[in-house]
Amino acid sequence: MLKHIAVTEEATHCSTCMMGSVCLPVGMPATEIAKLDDLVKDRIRLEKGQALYQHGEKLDALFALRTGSLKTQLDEANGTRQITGFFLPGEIVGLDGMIESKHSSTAIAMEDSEVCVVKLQDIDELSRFVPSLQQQVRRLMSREIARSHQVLLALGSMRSEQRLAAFLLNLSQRMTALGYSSSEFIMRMSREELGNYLGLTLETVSRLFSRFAREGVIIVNQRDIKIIDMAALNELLGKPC
Amino acid sequence: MLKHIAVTEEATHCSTCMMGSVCLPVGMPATEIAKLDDLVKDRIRLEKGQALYQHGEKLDALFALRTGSLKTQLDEANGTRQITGFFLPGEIVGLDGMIESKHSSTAIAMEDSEVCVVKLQDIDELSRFVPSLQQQVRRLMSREIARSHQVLLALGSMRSEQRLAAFLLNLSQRMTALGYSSSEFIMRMSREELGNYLGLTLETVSRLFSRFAREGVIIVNQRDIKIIDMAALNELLGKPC
DNA sequence: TAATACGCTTGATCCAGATCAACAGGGCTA
DNA sequence: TAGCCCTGTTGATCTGGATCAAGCGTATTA
Repeated sequence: MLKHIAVTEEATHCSTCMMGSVCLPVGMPATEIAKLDDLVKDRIRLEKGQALYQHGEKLDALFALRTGSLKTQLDEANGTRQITGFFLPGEIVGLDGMIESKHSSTAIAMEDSEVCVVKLQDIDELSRFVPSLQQQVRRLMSREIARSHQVLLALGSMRSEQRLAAFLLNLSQRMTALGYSSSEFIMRMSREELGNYLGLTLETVSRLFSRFAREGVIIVNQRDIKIIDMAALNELLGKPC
Repeated sequence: MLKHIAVTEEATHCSTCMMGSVCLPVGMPATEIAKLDDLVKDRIRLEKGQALYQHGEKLDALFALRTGSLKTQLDEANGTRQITGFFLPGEIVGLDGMIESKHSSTAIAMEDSEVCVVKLQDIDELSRFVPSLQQQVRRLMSREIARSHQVLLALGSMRSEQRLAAFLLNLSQRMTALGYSSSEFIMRMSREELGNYLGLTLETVSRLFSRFAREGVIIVNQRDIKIIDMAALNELLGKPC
Protein backbone atom coordinates (compact mmCIF):
# COMPACT_ATOMS: atom_id res chain seq x y z
CA MET A 1 0.00 0.00 0.00
CA LEU A 2 1.32 3.43 -0.89
CA LYS A 3 2.03 5.70 2.02
CA HIS A 4 0.41 9.06 1.34
CA ILE A 5 1.28 12.20 3.24
CA ALA A 6 -0.95 15.23 2.95
CA VAL A 7 0.90 18.47 2.33
CA THR A 8 -0.30 20.72 5.14
CA GLU A 9 -0.36 24.47 5.38
CA GLU A 10 2.97 24.75 7.16
CA ALA A 11 4.77 22.14 5.09
CA THR A 12 7.24 22.89 2.35
CA HIS A 13 5.69 24.08 -0.91
CA CYS A 14 7.23 24.43 -4.36
CA SER A 15 8.27 28.03 -3.78
CA THR A 16 10.21 27.20 -0.64
CA CYS A 17 11.40 23.70 -1.53
CA MET A 18 15.14 23.17 -1.57
CA MET A 19 14.77 21.14 -4.76
CA GLY A 20 13.26 24.13 -6.53
CA SER A 21 16.47 24.87 -8.37
CA VAL A 22 16.47 21.49 -10.08
CA CYS A 23 12.84 20.37 -10.02
CA LEU A 24 9.62 21.08 -11.88
CA PRO A 25 9.76 24.89 -11.63
CA VAL A 26 13.22 25.22 -13.20
CA GLY A 27 13.31 28.06 -15.67
CA MET A 28 9.88 29.44 -14.83
CA PRO A 29 9.54 33.13 -13.94
CA ALA A 30 9.86 33.69 -10.17
CA THR A 31 6.46 35.38 -10.04
CA GLU A 32 4.84 32.29 -11.44
CA ILE A 33 6.70 29.84 -9.24
CA ALA A 34 5.12 31.56 -6.25
CA LYS A 35 1.74 30.52 -7.62
CA LEU A 36 2.65 26.84 -7.68
CA ASP A 37 2.22 26.37 -3.95
CA ASP A 38 -1.14 24.67 -4.26
CA LEU A 39 0.06 22.35 -6.99
CA VAL A 40 1.33 19.61 -4.69
CA LYS A 41 -1.30 18.50 -2.21
CA ASP A 42 0.10 15.10 -1.54
CA ARG A 43 3.37 13.22 -1.21
CA ILE A 44 4.15 9.53 -1.28
CA ARG A 45 6.83 7.78 0.74
CA LEU A 46 8.26 4.64 -0.82
CA GLU A 47 10.36 1.90 0.69
CA LYS A 48 13.20 0.38 -1.24
CA GLY A 49 11.82 -2.01 -3.84
CA GLN A 50 8.30 -0.64 -3.65
CA ALA A 51 6.45 0.28 -6.87
CA LEU A 52 5.16 3.83 -7.26
CA TYR A 53 2.97 2.64 -10.11
CA GLN A 54 2.79 -0.36 -12.33
CA HIS A 55 2.19 -0.95 -15.99
CA GLY A 56 -1.50 -0.68 -16.81
CA GLU A 57 -2.53 1.21 -13.70
CA LYS A 58 -4.62 4.30 -14.09
CA LEU A 59 -2.60 7.49 -14.26
CA ASP A 60 -3.76 10.93 -13.29
CA ALA A 61 -0.64 12.50 -11.91
CA LEU A 62 3.04 13.15 -12.43
CA PHE A 63 5.58 12.54 -9.72
CA ALA A 64 8.46 14.81 -8.78
CA LEU A 65 11.16 12.87 -6.99
CA ARG A 66 12.10 14.65 -3.75
CA THR A 67 14.50 12.22 -2.14
CA GLY A 68 15.89 8.83 -3.07
CA SER A 69 16.03 7.29 -6.53
CA LEU A 70 13.73 5.38 -8.85
CA LYS A 71 13.98 3.21 -11.92
CA THR A 72 11.36 2.75 -14.62
CA GLN A 73 11.05 -0.47 -16.57
CA LEU A 74 9.00 -2.26 -19.18
CA ASP A 75 7.95 -5.80 -18.34
CA GLU A 76 6.97 -7.91 -21.30
CA ALA A 77 4.57 -10.82 -21.26
CA ASN A 78 7.37 -13.15 -22.36
CA GLY A 79 9.41 -12.34 -19.27
CA THR A 80 11.87 -9.88 -20.75
CA ARG A 81 12.42 -6.67 -18.87
CA GLN A 82 13.98 -3.43 -20.02
CA ILE A 83 14.94 -0.67 -17.65
CA THR A 84 14.18 2.60 -19.43
CA GLY A 85 15.50 5.11 -16.92
CA PHE A 86 17.08 5.90 -13.59
CA PHE A 87 15.76 8.96 -11.77
CA LEU A 88 17.40 11.28 -9.26
CA PRO A 89 15.88 13.93 -6.98
CA GLY A 90 14.30 16.80 -8.89
CA GLU A 91 13.48 14.63 -11.88
CA ILE A 92 9.93 13.95 -13.06
CA VAL A 93 8.56 10.42 -13.32
CA GLY A 94 5.39 9.28 -15.06
CA LEU A 95 5.61 11.28 -18.28
CA ASP A 96 5.27 8.20 -20.46
CA GLY A 97 1.84 7.33 -19.16
CA MET A 98 -0.52 9.89 -20.54
CA ILE A 99 -1.92 7.81 -23.33
CA GLU A 100 -5.27 6.32 -22.53
CA SER A 101 -4.56 7.46 -18.98
CA LYS A 102 -2.68 4.24 -18.37
CA HIS A 103 0.89 3.88 -17.25
CA SER A 104 2.98 2.20 -19.89
CA SER A 105 5.81 1.35 -17.53
CA THR A 106 6.52 0.43 -13.93
CA ALA A 107 8.37 2.72 -11.49
CA ILE A 108 10.24 1.18 -8.58
CA ALA A 109 12.16 2.78 -5.72
CA MET A 110 15.83 1.80 -5.66
CA GLU A 111 16.09 3.09 -2.07
CA ASP A 112 13.67 4.67 0.41
CA SER A 113 12.28 7.63 -1.50
CA GLU A 114 9.69 10.35 -1.45
CA VAL A 115 7.79 11.89 -4.35
CA CYS A 116 5.54 14.91 -4.71
CA VAL A 117 2.25 14.09 -6.42
CA VAL A 118 1.27 16.54 -9.16
CA LYS A 119 -2.27 15.88 -10.37
CA LEU A 120 -2.80 16.48 -14.07
CA GLN A 121 -6.15 18.02 -13.28
CA ASP A 122 -4.48 20.52 -10.97
CA ILE A 123 -1.97 21.37 -13.66
CA ASP A 124 -4.77 22.13 -16.08
CA GLU A 125 -6.67 24.25 -13.58
CA LEU A 126 -3.64 26.11 -12.30
CA SER A 127 -2.34 26.80 -15.77
CA ARG A 128 -5.22 29.18 -16.36
CA PHE A 129 -3.52 31.48 -13.87
CA VAL A 130 0.05 30.42 -14.56
CA PRO A 131 0.53 30.67 -18.30
CA SER A 132 4.05 29.27 -18.27
CA LEU A 133 3.01 26.04 -16.55
CA GLN A 134 1.82 24.25 -19.66
CA GLN A 135 4.97 25.21 -21.48
CA GLN A 136 6.93 23.92 -18.53
CA VAL A 137 5.23 20.52 -18.70
CA ARG A 138 5.96 20.42 -22.42
CA ARG A 139 9.59 21.26 -21.71
CA LEU A 140 9.86 18.44 -19.19
CA MET A 141 8.28 15.96 -21.57
CA SER A 142 10.46 17.12 -24.39
CA ARG A 143 13.51 16.63 -22.20
CA GLU A 144 12.36 13.10 -21.49
CA ILE A 145 12.06 12.41 -25.21
CA ALA A 146 15.51 13.82 -25.88
CA ARG A 147 16.89 11.81 -22.97
CA SER A 148 15.59 8.53 -24.29
CA HIS A 149 16.92 9.41 -27.74
CA GLN A 150 20.34 9.72 -26.15
CA VAL A 151 19.95 6.23 -24.73
CA LEU A 152 18.90 5.02 -28.18
CA LEU A 153 22.11 6.49 -29.50
CA ALA A 154 24.07 4.58 -26.87
CA LEU A 155 22.31 1.27 -27.48
CA GLY A 156 22.27 1.61 -31.23
CA SER A 157 25.67 3.02 -32.03
CA MET A 158 28.10 2.57 -29.15
CA ARG A 159 30.35 -0.23 -28.01
CA SER A 160 30.14 -1.46 -24.44
CA GLU A 161 32.93 0.71 -23.07
CA GLN A 162 31.43 3.80 -24.69
CA ARG A 163 28.03 3.06 -23.23
CA LEU A 164 29.43 2.84 -19.73
CA ALA A 165 31.53 5.96 -20.24
CA ALA A 166 28.48 7.87 -21.46
CA PHE A 167 26.48 6.62 -18.50
CA LEU A 168 29.12 7.67 -15.97
CA LEU A 169 29.49 11.11 -17.52
CA ASN A 170 25.74 11.59 -17.59
CA LEU A 171 25.37 10.54 -13.98
CA SER A 172 28.25 12.79 -13.01
CA GLN A 173 26.54 15.76 -14.64
CA ARG A 174 23.27 15.09 -12.91
CA MET A 175 24.97 14.71 -9.54
CA THR A 176 26.70 18.04 -10.12
CA ALA A 177 23.35 19.68 -10.85
CA LEU A 178 22.17 18.39 -7.48
CA GLY A 179 25.12 20.02 -5.76
CA TYR A 180 27.12 16.85 -5.22
CA SER A 181 30.63 16.13 -6.34
CA SER A 182 30.95 15.54 -10.05
CA SER A 183 33.72 13.01 -9.54
CA GLU A 184 32.60 10.90 -6.61
CA PHE A 185 29.17 9.41 -6.07
CA ILE A 186 27.30 6.29 -5.13
CA MET A 187 25.42 4.39 -7.80
CA ARG A 188 22.10 3.17 -6.50
CA MET A 189 21.70 0.43 -9.10
CA SER A 190 23.17 -3.07 -9.16
CA ARG A 191 25.48 -4.31 -11.90
CA GLU A 192 22.58 -6.28 -13.27
CA GLU A 193 20.27 -3.26 -13.43
CA LEU A 194 22.96 -1.19 -15.07
CA GLY A 195 23.67 -3.96 -17.57
CA ASN A 196 20.00 -4.28 -18.39
CA TYR A 197 19.72 -0.53 -18.93
CA LEU A 198 22.80 -0.44 -21.18
CA GLY A 199 21.96 -3.57 -23.13
CA LEU A 200 24.86 -5.53 -21.62
CA THR A 201 25.22 -8.43 -19.22
CA LEU A 202 26.17 -7.87 -15.61
CA GLU A 203 29.47 -9.67 -16.25
CA THR A 204 30.39 -7.26 -19.02
CA VAL A 205 29.58 -4.29 -16.80
CA SER A 206 31.67 -5.73 -14.01
CA ARG A 207 34.60 -6.35 -16.33
CA LEU A 208 34.36 -2.80 -17.69
CA PHE A 209 34.49 -1.34 -14.19
CA SER A 210 37.52 -3.48 -13.44
CA ARG A 211 39.20 -2.43 -16.66
CA PHE A 212 38.49 1.27 -16.19
CA ALA A 213 39.92 0.93 -12.68
CA ARG A 214 43.00 -0.94 -13.93
CA GLU A 215 43.59 1.82 -16.47
CA GLY A 216 43.37 4.46 -13.76
CA VAL A 217 40.27 6.11 -15.19
CA ILE A 218 38.09 5.46 -12.13
CA ILE A 219 38.28 3.99 -8.65
CA VAL A 220 35.53 1.49 -7.90
CA ASN A 221 34.44 0.26 -4.51
CA GLN A 222 31.29 -1.71 -5.04
CA ARG A 223 28.77 1.02 -5.91
CA ASP A 224 31.01 3.84 -4.81
CA ILE A 225 32.52 5.43 -7.91
CA LYS A 226 35.31 7.96 -8.14
CA ILE A 227 36.14 9.38 -11.55
CA ILE A 228 39.88 10.09 -11.80
CA ASP A 229 40.27 10.87 -15.48
CA MET A 230 37.16 12.57 -16.82
CA ALA A 231 38.99 13.38 -20.05
CA ALA A 232 39.64 9.71 -20.76
CA LEU A 233 35.91 9.00 -20.55
CA ASN A 234 35.18 11.86 -22.94
CA GLU A 235 37.83 10.61 -25.32
CA LEU A 236 36.19 7.22 -25.39
CA LEU A 237 33.14 8.95 -26.79
CA GLY A 238 35.25 10.63 -29.43
CA LYS A 239 34.78 14.03 -27.90
CA PRO A 240 37.73 16.37 -27.63
CA CYS A 241 38.41 17.03 -23.96
CA MET B 1 15.18 26.65 -48.81
CA LEU B 2 11.95 25.42 -47.31
CA LYS B 3 8.92 25.76 -49.53
CA HIS B 4 6.12 27.34 -47.52
CA ILE B 5 2.50 27.29 -48.59
CA ALA B 6 0.01 29.56 -46.89
CA VAL B 7 -3.20 27.85 -45.85
CA THR B 8 -5.87 29.94 -47.48
CA GLU B 9 -9.51 30.34 -46.60
CA GLU B 10 -10.73 27.69 -49.00
CA ALA B 11 -7.98 25.20 -48.31
CA THR B 12 -8.36 22.10 -46.20
CA HIS B 13 -8.43 22.71 -42.45
CA CYS B 14 -8.08 20.27 -39.56
CA SER B 15 -11.83 19.69 -39.31
CA THR B 16 -12.11 18.71 -42.96
CA CYS B 17 -8.72 17.06 -43.44
CA MET B 18 -8.74 13.45 -44.53
CA MET B 19 -5.95 12.72 -42.08
CA GLY B 20 -8.11 13.85 -39.18
CA SER B 21 -8.83 10.33 -38.10
CA VAL B 22 -5.16 9.58 -37.50
CA CYS B 23 -3.56 12.98 -36.95
CA LEU B 24 -3.29 15.58 -34.22
CA PRO B 25 -7.03 15.79 -33.38
CA VAL B 26 -7.44 12.05 -32.73
CA GLY B 27 -9.53 11.46 -29.68
CA MET B 28 -10.54 15.06 -29.16
CA PRO B 29 -14.25 15.92 -28.82
CA ALA B 30 -15.78 16.75 -32.21
CA THR B 31 -16.96 20.12 -30.96
CA GLU B 32 -13.39 21.06 -30.13
CA ILE B 33 -11.90 19.75 -33.35
CA ALA B 34 -14.07 22.23 -35.19
CA LYS B 35 -12.24 25.01 -33.38
CA LEU B 36 -8.85 23.87 -34.63
CA ASP B 37 -9.30 25.31 -38.08
CA ASP B 38 -7.09 28.30 -37.43
CA LEU B 39 -4.34 26.22 -35.89
CA VAL B 40 -2.53 25.47 -39.12
CA LYS B 41 -1.72 28.61 -41.06
CA ASP B 42 1.13 27.23 -43.02
CA ARG B 43 2.37 24.07 -44.70
CA ILE B 44 5.80 23.06 -45.91
CA ARG B 45 6.56 20.97 -48.96
CA LEU B 46 9.74 18.93 -48.80
CA GLU B 47 11.66 17.17 -51.51
CA LYS B 48 13.20 13.78 -50.93
CA GLY B 49 16.35 14.18 -48.85
CA GLN B 50 15.51 17.70 -47.72
CA ALA B 51 15.73 18.60 -44.03
CA LEU B 52 12.63 19.96 -42.29
CA TYR B 53 14.82 21.16 -39.45
CA GLN B 54 18.31 20.49 -38.22
CA HIS B 55 19.89 19.95 -34.88
CA GLY B 56 20.39 23.26 -33.08
CA GLU B 57 17.93 25.28 -35.14
CA LYS B 58 15.38 27.38 -33.35
CA LEU B 59 12.09 25.62 -32.77
CA ASP B 60 8.73 27.26 -32.37
CA ALA B 61 6.41 24.77 -34.00
CA LEU B 62 5.39 21.16 -34.29
CA PHE B 63 4.89 19.47 -37.62
CA ALA B 64 2.07 17.15 -38.56
CA LEU B 65 3.05 14.96 -41.47
CA ARG B 66 0.39 15.13 -44.18
CA THR B 67 1.92 13.12 -46.99
CA GLY B 68 5.19 11.29 -47.46
CA SER B 69 7.54 10.04 -44.78
CA LEU B 70 10.30 11.44 -42.59
CA LYS B 71 13.14 10.15 -40.45
CA THR B 72 14.65 11.85 -37.42
CA GLN B 73 18.27 11.37 -36.47
CA LEU B 74 20.96 12.44 -34.05
CA ASP B 75 24.27 13.45 -35.60
CA GLU B 76 27.20 13.37 -33.22
CA ALA B 77 30.33 15.45 -33.47
CA ASN B 78 32.41 12.30 -33.86
CA GLY B 79 30.53 11.33 -36.99
CA THR B 80 28.21 8.71 -35.55
CA ARG B 81 24.57 8.96 -36.50
CA GLN B 82 21.56 7.36 -34.90
CA ILE B 83 18.16 7.32 -36.54
CA THR B 84 15.62 7.75 -33.76
CA GLY B 85 12.38 7.39 -35.66
CA PHE B 86 10.53 6.91 -38.92
CA PHE B 87 7.33 8.89 -39.38
CA LEU B 88 4.24 8.22 -41.44
CA PRO B 89 1.35 10.52 -42.40
CA GLY B 90 -0.68 11.68 -39.40
CA GLU B 91 2.29 11.45 -37.05
CA ILE B 92 3.77 14.45 -35.27
CA VAL B 93 7.41 15.43 -35.67
CA GLY B 94 9.41 17.87 -33.57
CA LEU B 95 8.30 16.90 -30.08
CA ASP B 96 11.85 16.36 -28.88
CA GLY B 97 12.89 19.93 -29.48
CA MET B 98 11.16 22.00 -26.86
CA ILE B 99 14.08 22.36 -24.52
CA GLU B 100 15.77 25.70 -24.82
CA SER B 101 13.64 26.12 -27.93
CA LYS B 102 16.26 24.29 -29.93
CA HIS B 103 15.81 21.17 -31.97
CA SER B 104 17.79 18.30 -30.56
CA SER B 105 17.56 16.21 -33.71
CA THR B 106 17.40 16.51 -37.48
CA ALA B 107 14.33 15.60 -39.54
CA ILE B 108 14.76 14.55 -43.16
CA ALA B 109 12.21 13.66 -45.82
CA MET B 110 12.57 10.10 -47.12
CA GLU B 111 10.40 10.98 -50.12
CA ASP B 112 8.60 14.10 -51.32
CA SER B 113 6.48 15.09 -48.35
CA GLU B 114 4.25 17.77 -46.94
CA VAL B 115 3.80 18.86 -43.33
CA CYS B 116 1.35 21.11 -41.53
CA VAL B 117 3.05 23.70 -39.36
CA VAL B 118 1.57 24.02 -35.87
CA LYS B 119 3.04 27.02 -34.04
CA LEU B 120 3.50 26.50 -30.31
CA GLN B 121 2.32 30.03 -29.74
CA ASP B 122 -0.90 29.28 -31.58
CA ILE B 123 -1.39 26.15 -29.49
CA ASP B 124 -1.09 28.20 -26.32
CA GLU B 125 -3.46 30.87 -27.52
CA LEU B 126 -6.03 28.50 -28.94
CA SER B 127 -5.99 26.29 -25.86
CA ARG B 128 -7.67 29.04 -23.90
CA PHE B 129 -10.76 28.31 -25.96
CA VAL B 130 -10.10 24.62 -26.56
CA PRO B 131 -9.42 23.08 -23.16
CA SER B 132 -8.63 19.63 -24.49
CA LEU B 133 -5.87 20.90 -26.75
CA GLN B 134 -3.15 21.01 -24.09
CA GLN B 135 -4.06 17.53 -22.96
CA GLN B 136 -3.88 16.43 -26.56
CA VAL B 137 -0.35 17.77 -26.94
CA ARG B 138 0.60 15.98 -23.73
CA ARG B 139 -0.91 12.78 -25.08
CA LEU B 140 1.07 13.07 -28.28
CA MET B 141 4.30 13.71 -26.40
CA SER B 142 3.59 10.88 -24.03
CA ARG B 143 3.04 8.58 -26.96
CA GLU B 144 6.39 9.65 -28.35
CA ILE B 145 8.07 8.79 -25.03
CA ALA B 146 6.38 5.41 -24.90
CA ARG B 147 7.34 4.79 -28.51
CA SER B 148 11.01 5.41 -27.91
CA HIS B 149 10.86 3.21 -24.82
CA GLN B 150 9.65 0.43 -27.08
CA VAL B 151 12.67 0.97 -29.30
CA LEU B 152 14.87 0.89 -26.20
CA LEU B 153 13.34 -2.46 -25.39
CA ALA B 154 14.19 -3.70 -28.86
CA LEU B 155 17.76 -2.43 -28.82
CA GLY B 156 18.43 -3.45 -25.24
CA SER B 157 16.78 -6.83 -24.97
CA MET B 158 16.10 -8.36 -28.37
CA ARG B 159 18.15 -10.35 -30.80
CA SER B 160 18.44 -9.22 -34.40
CA GLU B 161 15.60 -11.35 -35.76
CA GLN B 162 13.28 -10.16 -32.99
CA ARG B 163 14.13 -6.53 -33.68
CA LEU B 164 13.22 -6.88 -37.32
CA ALA B 165 10.05 -8.81 -36.50
CA ALA B 166 9.00 -6.12 -34.02
CA PHE B 167 9.71 -3.45 -36.60
CA LEU B 168 7.67 -5.15 -39.31
CA LEU B 169 4.72 -5.72 -36.99
CA ASN B 170 4.84 -2.12 -35.82
CA LEU B 171 4.97 -0.80 -39.37
CA SER B 172 2.14 -3.11 -40.35
CA GLN B 173 -0.02 -1.74 -37.55
CA ARG B 174 0.67 1.85 -38.50
CA MET B 175 -0.09 1.17 -42.14
CA THR B 176 -3.38 -0.41 -41.12
CA ALA B 177 -4.26 2.68 -39.10
CA LEU B 178 -3.72 4.69 -42.27
CA GLY B 179 -6.15 2.50 -44.12
CA TYR B 180 -3.57 0.53 -46.08
CA SER B 181 -3.12 -3.22 -46.17
CA SER B 182 -1.64 -4.64 -42.99
CA SER B 183 0.23 -7.32 -44.89
CA GLU B 184 1.67 -5.55 -47.91
CA PHE B 185 3.45 -2.23 -47.95
CA ILE B 186 6.47 -0.38 -49.24
CA MET B 187 9.25 0.51 -46.84
CA ARG B 188 10.58 3.96 -47.54
CA MET B 189 13.94 3.41 -45.85
CA SER B 190 17.07 1.73 -47.16
CA ARG B 191 18.63 -1.35 -45.57
CA GLU B 192 21.27 0.90 -44.12
CA GLU B 193 18.77 3.27 -42.53
CA LEU B 194 16.82 0.37 -41.11
CA GLY B 195 19.99 -1.23 -39.77
CA ASN B 196 21.06 2.01 -38.18
CA TYR B 197 17.67 2.39 -36.52
CA LEU B 198 17.69 -1.19 -35.22
CA GLY B 199 21.32 -1.18 -34.10
CA LEU B 200 22.38 -3.63 -36.81
CA THR B 201 24.46 -3.48 -39.97
CA LEU B 202 22.85 -3.31 -43.37
CA GLU B 203 24.25 -6.77 -44.17
CA THR B 204 22.53 -8.29 -41.17
CA VAL B 205 19.24 -6.67 -42.13
CA SER B 206 19.58 -7.95 -45.67
CA ARG B 207 20.34 -11.46 -44.46
CA LEU B 208 17.36 -11.39 -42.12
CA PHE B 209 15.03 -10.38 -44.95
CA SER B 210 16.43 -13.21 -47.05
CA ARG B 211 16.00 -15.69 -44.20
CA PHE B 212 12.45 -14.62 -43.39
CA ALA B 213 11.66 -14.97 -47.09
CA ARG B 214 13.31 -18.41 -47.29
CA GLU B 215 11.24 -19.53 -44.28
CA GLY B 216 8.06 -18.34 -45.96
CA VAL B 217 7.32 -15.66 -43.38
CA ILE B 218 7.48 -12.76 -45.81
CA ILE B 219 7.95 -12.04 -49.48
CA VAL B 220 10.55 -9.37 -50.20
CA ASN B 221 10.99 -7.44 -53.37
CA GLN B 222 13.49 -4.73 -52.66
CA ARG B 223 11.48 -2.38 -50.42
CA ASP B 224 8.18 -3.98 -51.19
CA ILE B 225 7.22 -6.24 -48.27
CA LYS B 226 4.44 -8.77 -48.04
CA ILE B 227 3.85 -10.47 -44.72
CA ILE B 228 2.70 -14.05 -45.26
CA ASP B 229 2.85 -15.43 -41.74
CA MET B 230 2.03 -12.73 -39.20
CA ALA B 231 1.80 -15.37 -36.45
CA ALA B 232 5.41 -16.44 -37.02
CA LEU B 233 6.57 -12.88 -36.46
CA ASN B 234 4.58 -12.67 -33.24
CA GLU B 235 6.00 -15.97 -32.10
CA LEU B 236 9.50 -14.66 -32.60
CA LEU B 237 8.64 -12.03 -30.00
CA GLY B 238 7.40 -14.68 -27.62
CA LYS B 239 3.83 -13.59 -27.96
CA PRO B 240 1.11 -16.16 -28.30
CA CYS B 241 -0.60 -15.72 -31.66
C1' DT C 1 29.71 -18.68 15.59
C1' DA C 2 28.37 -20.96 11.76
C1' DA C 3 25.33 -21.04 7.90
C1' DT C 4 22.95 -19.38 4.04
C1' DA C 5 22.26 -15.87 0.62
C1' DC C 6 23.17 -12.23 -2.43
C1' DG C 7 25.96 -9.19 -5.25
C1' DC C 8 30.17 -8.97 -7.52
C1' DT C 9 34.45 -10.53 -9.82
C1' DT C 10 37.14 -13.31 -12.79
C1' DG C 11 38.29 -17.08 -16.03
C1' DA C 12 37.22 -20.19 -20.08
C1' DT C 13 34.62 -20.89 -24.01
C1' DC C 14 31.21 -19.92 -27.53
C1' DC C 15 28.49 -17.62 -31.00
C1' DA C 16 25.58 -13.83 -33.07
C1' DG C 17 26.42 -10.32 -35.58
C1' DA C 18 30.24 -7.26 -37.41
C1' DT C 19 33.57 -6.76 -40.85
C1' DC C 20 35.71 -7.50 -45.20
C1' DA C 21 34.96 -8.65 -49.87
C1' DA C 22 32.91 -9.78 -54.28
C1' DC C 23 29.22 -9.35 -57.25
C1' DA C 24 24.44 -8.49 -59.24
C1' DG C 25 20.64 -5.65 -60.82
C1' DG C 26 18.30 -1.35 -61.78
C1' DG C 27 18.28 3.41 -62.91
C1' DC C 28 20.56 7.36 -64.73
C1' DT C 29 23.59 9.87 -67.94
C1' DA C 30 26.08 10.48 -72.18
C1' DT D 1 24.22 1.20 -76.09
C1' DA D 2 27.73 1.39 -72.84
C1' DG D 3 29.32 3.02 -68.52
C1' DC D 4 28.63 4.30 -63.88
C1' DC D 5 26.59 4.73 -59.47
C1' DC D 6 23.70 3.24 -55.93
C1' DT D 7 21.43 -0.28 -53.36
C1' DG D 8 21.12 -4.77 -52.07
C1' DT D 9 22.66 -9.76 -51.73
C1' DT D 10 25.66 -13.32 -50.40
C1' DG D 11 29.94 -15.61 -48.81
C1' DA D 12 34.12 -15.98 -45.71
C1' DT D 13 36.15 -14.70 -41.64
C1' DC D 14 36.72 -12.34 -37.31
C1' DT D 15 35.59 -10.64 -32.69
C1' DG D 16 33.11 -8.26 -28.85
C1' DG D 17 30.30 -9.47 -25.71
C1' DA D 18 27.31 -13.47 -24.14
C1' DT D 19 27.23 -17.63 -21.75
C1' DC D 20 28.77 -21.01 -18.55
C1' DA D 21 31.18 -21.75 -14.38
C1' DA D 22 33.74 -21.12 -10.12
C1' DG D 23 34.86 -18.59 -6.21
C1' DC D 24 34.92 -14.49 -2.96
C1' DG D 25 33.40 -10.92 0.29
C1' DT D 26 29.80 -8.88 2.97
C1' DA D 27 25.37 -8.88 5.12
C1' DT D 28 21.65 -11.37 7.27
C1' DT D 29 19.79 -15.08 10.08
C1' DA D 30 19.86 -18.96 13.34
